[in-house]
Amino acid sequence: MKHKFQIEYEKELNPSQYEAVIHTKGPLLVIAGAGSGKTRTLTYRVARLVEEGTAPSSILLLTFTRKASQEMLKRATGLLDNRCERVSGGTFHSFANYILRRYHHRIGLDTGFNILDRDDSEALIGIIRKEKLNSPKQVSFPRKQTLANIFSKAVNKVLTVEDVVFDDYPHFSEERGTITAIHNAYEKRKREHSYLDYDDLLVYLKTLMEEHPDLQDSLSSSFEHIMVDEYQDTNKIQADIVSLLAGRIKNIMAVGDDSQSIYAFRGANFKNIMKFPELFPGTRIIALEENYRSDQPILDLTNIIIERAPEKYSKILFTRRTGGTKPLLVRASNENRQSAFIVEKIQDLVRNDVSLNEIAVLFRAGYHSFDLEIELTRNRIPFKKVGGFKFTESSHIKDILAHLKVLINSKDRLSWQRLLLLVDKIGQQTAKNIFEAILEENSGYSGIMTAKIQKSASAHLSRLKELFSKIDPGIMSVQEIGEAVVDYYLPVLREQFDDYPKREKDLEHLLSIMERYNSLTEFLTDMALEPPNTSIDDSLSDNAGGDDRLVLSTIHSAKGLEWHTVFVIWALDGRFPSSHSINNPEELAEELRLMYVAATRARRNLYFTYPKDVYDRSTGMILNRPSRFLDLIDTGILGKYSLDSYCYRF
DNA sequence: CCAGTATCCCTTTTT
DNA sequence: GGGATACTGG
Repeated sequence: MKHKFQIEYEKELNPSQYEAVIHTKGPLLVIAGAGSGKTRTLTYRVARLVEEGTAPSSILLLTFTRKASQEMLKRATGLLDNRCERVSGGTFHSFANYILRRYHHRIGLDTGFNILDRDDSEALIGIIRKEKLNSPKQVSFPRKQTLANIFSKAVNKVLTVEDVVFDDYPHFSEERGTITAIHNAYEKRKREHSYLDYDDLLVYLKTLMEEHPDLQDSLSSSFEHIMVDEYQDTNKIQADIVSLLAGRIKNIMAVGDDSQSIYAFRGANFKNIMKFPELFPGTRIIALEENYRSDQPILDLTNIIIERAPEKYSKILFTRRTGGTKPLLVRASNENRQSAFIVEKIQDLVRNDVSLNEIAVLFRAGYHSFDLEIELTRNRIPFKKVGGFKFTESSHIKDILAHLKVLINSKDRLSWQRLLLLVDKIGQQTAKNIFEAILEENSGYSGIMTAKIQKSASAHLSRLKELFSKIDPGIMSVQEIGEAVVDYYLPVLREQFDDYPKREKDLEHLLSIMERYNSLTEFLTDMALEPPNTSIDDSLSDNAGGDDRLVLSTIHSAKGLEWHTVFVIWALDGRFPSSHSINNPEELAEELRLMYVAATRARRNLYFTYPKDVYDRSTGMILNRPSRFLDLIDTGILGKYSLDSYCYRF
């Protein structure tokens, strides 16, 4: 009965954390305020379960990014021992992928299904859109991105396409018939080609369990304990999956903070977390409110920010730490002045021995940092940018990936099309003909060598044929295949892009990533599910500055992280919140939570900056007020400062 | 049927 | 101010 534990849990955790860690039977909801040691709690709980004798692989840890779960398991391993490495962990999407690859036959899926990333599914939707719009001159029909948004929202909120059109795109309601038709065709086409988009991964997993109770049973009993991190950012389907997985035993723990829910745009619903106790009767609820991250002046401000949220579990964060600096709201006369201010402050901090990687600049949207990036480069401050455009979204990387994808799935029309269009004198029609010839040949990707292709096109294909005859996935390593493709592609790259030197660096970067993989399928899956999160600039400055680099990040990508000093730029009303959301109370509330997330990243210093007199083309207004989330806050809590009264030299 | 040019649209965030 | 789409000339 008496259990001797290696770790002194009670001593190393605060009472609430401890309670959460030792509650290992039945449903548990932990409401974890920002900086309250959420990760610590999860980590210790993993260790505790393992110490209690739970088989590591029967613990399932679902997190928002795979990096987060790896990090936690690494820490748990450090805490206890390497049994913790064998804990099952990942994102909902990667977990779904794993299960579906194993049980694909149960729902009539091909083994080698391709995962469509956002761009891929938009491309497919684009093709269908073109087919369905018989009169191409039709005015004001949603473009493919918009269609993709509509479809995804419908799936994630479990609504019909028509509902979403009525709710969110009333100006397109006339077209709802065609939109639905495109959606049906899209669903059908995905089936035919063995494509799964992000949403499908979740939907198929859910259906798999619903329609096969035996399988649900064996899955739920193979996971004795389930822990879900960032529960506030799960959507309906994910919540359903969780409850299907929980099975009868319901050893399920959800951790989250309703105040930090920032993914409604992809169907997340922060009310999920409030409904958790209804879904699992008998849920023990524990709140973590002691903050170990920030100084009190920062918490005073963040408490005020979140107080303005219309709906929330109320909780007030506090710290035992004393002293600290008051957050500051800084007005600049223009964007460049804002950038110059950041640069100057950073140089100050560095002189005071704050290392660069302890400083972050956060913003609402990826492009908000463009001017700052130029200014940082001029001043030779190394930085890495997280969020915004992704490495795998740049067209040259997508080109390479297309060549690799057809090796796995020679029926991948989208990829064939992409790579064929790169060949001189081959356009839409020829590409289509060639693809169909390859299909007809039915000999995999090598069909391109043998298929009957018109003479005129054939001549230009010689280099491509040479490439595909050289590649043998049976013998060559992932990286060797990659090198062959890059070799082939370099002349195309130089022809297509003026900035090819930059892009060549990216290709090198891609090859170095490939080095880590033994299986091409695995590599391609990861590129779709867990693409490198850093943008193109990163690979450029990879060698310069080493690890000590300033962090530029979207607020979304900054979730869960913390820095000594945090700058939030573009805290300008109309930009943050964006003028788009100010008429929609729900969206506005989400923007507020986003501001809260940004502000709670800071440990010691917190600055907000905004340029004034910015023209907003969507409303035609001149923006010059600070964000409404920061405006009218007592200067005793948030200091105000204007750069205009000072003369800056450059 | 390709490729270069005109035009229109929409401006977030991510698995 | 940029990217995607539609149009048109060759």
